[in-house]
Amino acid sequence: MKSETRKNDIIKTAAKLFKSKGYSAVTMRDLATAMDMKAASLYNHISSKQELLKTIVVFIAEEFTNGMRQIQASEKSNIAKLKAIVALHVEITAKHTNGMAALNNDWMHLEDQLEHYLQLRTEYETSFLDIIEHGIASEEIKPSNPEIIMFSMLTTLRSLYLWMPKKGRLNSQELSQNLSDIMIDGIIKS
Amino acid sequence: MKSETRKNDIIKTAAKLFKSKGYSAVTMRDLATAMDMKAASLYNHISSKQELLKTIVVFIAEEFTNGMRQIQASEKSNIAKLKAIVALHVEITAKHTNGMAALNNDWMHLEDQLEHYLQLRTEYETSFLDIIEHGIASEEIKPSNPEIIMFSMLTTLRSLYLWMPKKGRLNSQELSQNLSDIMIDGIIKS
DNA sequence: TGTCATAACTAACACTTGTTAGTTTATAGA
DNA sequence: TCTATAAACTAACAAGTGTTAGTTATGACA
Repeated sequence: MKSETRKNDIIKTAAKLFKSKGYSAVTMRDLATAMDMKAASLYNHISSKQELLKTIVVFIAEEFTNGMRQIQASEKSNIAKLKAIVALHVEITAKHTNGMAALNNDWMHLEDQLEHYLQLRTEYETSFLDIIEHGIASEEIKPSNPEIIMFSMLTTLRSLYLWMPKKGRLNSQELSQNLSDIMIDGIIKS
Repeated sequence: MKSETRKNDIIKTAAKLFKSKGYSAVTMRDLATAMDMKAASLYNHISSKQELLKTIVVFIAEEFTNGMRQIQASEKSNIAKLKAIVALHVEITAKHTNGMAALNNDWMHLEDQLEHYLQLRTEYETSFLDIIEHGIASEEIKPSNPEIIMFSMLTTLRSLYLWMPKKGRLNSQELSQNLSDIMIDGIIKS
């Protein structure tokens, strides 16, 4: 049986390289060098460069989708749901810091799985927007433009991978709390 | 004299392509096709692919730096300075929507100009953080973690290019106002 | 009309790309 | 010890890369 851990190492290394240069700029020879082997040897473990991207992106995207479904099905208030989304992003980003780069920046290079990815993404954003709109209707949230609220929160959360590595000392719970405070309560001292 | 407008068209088209696929994935033949000519003909107007990236990225980065210097030198309150930063991003993004993609995602492919770019970027972030820290000291801003505040605002502002094209109907002033409201005052109805 | 610059073209270059074929080495179980 | 398998290797391919050289068509102006 081929070693699954070896394949996993390759995927992790690929994710790290994709983060630093982007999918297109990373060559199989780059990846091989980082793994301390020759490019051809990679194909004992994986079937193509595209498979690497697909594995990374689709796996994480599905984790987000599952998390969002749970949140939406829960009985929390809408504000509490937003806080749960923040925690979801912090948690997944902590687990897949490098992979988040590909998810954010290289999804357009997916081939077979592009449509599937876009479907997951649309579902996620629709749910997010839905929670905000319900929050406005129930007067938990100010009657601002819901799309701008979502855009503002989501882009911050999507960029966490760039920034969390530098802040390793903050644990996940503290970071979630801080982010929720800032994004939900604002920064102004009133 | 070679037509500057032709060169400008090429740069604009390059920025559009860079936005959709990233610098590395765009070939000179892609660019030529989009310009309705052959790849070799591009070199009557530009000297290299790298020059395209450099022109796009450095030009916009310098615009940000200049804007930030003006804001910092102004006599506004710190909250007003933050609002001015929001307006700066909205304004520059409206003017260089496609170029913002390269600025955000492809700066690492700069060669000669990488160091210069990083210098501008560091200066910008230092100023941003400085304003937040002064705002906290003067009790305009809640005593939250200033780096998280900057991260949250800056990533939202840097991602505007992805989202503004879909919201063409909002004019710049309205958008700046909405963003400032959400990021500074928060979204919760108290 | 002849001259010259602009801006397009074709053809080709040297190099890099992802990937395949075929081979060798090391290790674990019979 | 023999055998099977995993996992590395060398060598090479066909296609694609950025870029250069040399040529041609167009139009402005003396």
